Amino acid sequence: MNIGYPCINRSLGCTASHTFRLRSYSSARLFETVRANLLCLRRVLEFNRENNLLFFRVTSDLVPFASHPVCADPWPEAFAAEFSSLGALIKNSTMRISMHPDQFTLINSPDADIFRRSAAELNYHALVLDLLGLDLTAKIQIHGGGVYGDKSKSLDRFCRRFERLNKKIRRRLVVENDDRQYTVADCLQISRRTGIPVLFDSFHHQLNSNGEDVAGAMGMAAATWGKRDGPPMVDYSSQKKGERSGSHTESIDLRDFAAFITAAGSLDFDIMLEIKDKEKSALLARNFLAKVKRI
DNA sequence: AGGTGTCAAGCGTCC
DNA sequence: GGACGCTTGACACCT
Repeated sequence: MNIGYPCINRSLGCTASHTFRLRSYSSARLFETVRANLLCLRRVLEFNRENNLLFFRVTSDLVPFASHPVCADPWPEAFAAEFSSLGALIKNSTMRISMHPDQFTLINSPDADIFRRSAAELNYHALVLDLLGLDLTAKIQIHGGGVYGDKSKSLDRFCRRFERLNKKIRRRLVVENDDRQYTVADCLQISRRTGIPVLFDSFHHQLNSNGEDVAGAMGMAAATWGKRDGPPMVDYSSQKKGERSGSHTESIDLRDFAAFITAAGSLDFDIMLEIKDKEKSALLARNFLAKVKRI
């Protein structure tokens, strides 16, 4: 089992998600920003390797405006060597990578233009993973999308639109249950019809499910991951006390985490901790799992 | 230097 | 029909 955290490391004093305003776009600004982001990404990956945190989500902001029409600059060529070198670092340390486009990426929108923009955004994500030279265990996770007043029709549209995506996207795409609309059962339907794996999100399942227990839902999601996809990926978080339902906890609640690990039983998976203090909680989780001999 | 309004993108919910 | 939240985090302009 690998432990991971998303996008940002809070103890290094750099971030790989520097961006700028659209109106400040220039080739120079783009290259300067991407260069700085990749330098920071290297530091974060080195930190992860040294601390045995072998699962990491790369930020979608690595290349600002990458899928926007304004960006005609040849960043993939300009940074090919740097990407390849980062990829070697990842592979040599047996690290696993995921990416998670934000809520604007919706392949099931009835609006053809939103689909077109979403496909462009997914192309960018697949390109980053390809430039890193990673195998198909590196995944891109998205949600089911909007319901648009009819979930079954919208779920159909997801599956039809999926077929129109580039193969480089299709082979890396996984679908994750969300906290309000598409449950694990909905995602399993998508999986049956498209062949893509289901990424189980424990916190979303708590908030939005069809009543399945954690072990059952997780087991069904895990069964959708093929050999070439690698071990199932799982997102974990817990409720921030005294906040609106669905808001992520500031720091890991080890009692809740222990209960989750127990519920998961003997299943093998990689776990992403969606917790605000990032690597700090990931280190606590790593220590806990070392004690109970799961890693 | 520090404070704060705003940012490419969309959905659903609440008012 | 408009504001708001969503892992908001980070920029960019203001004082």
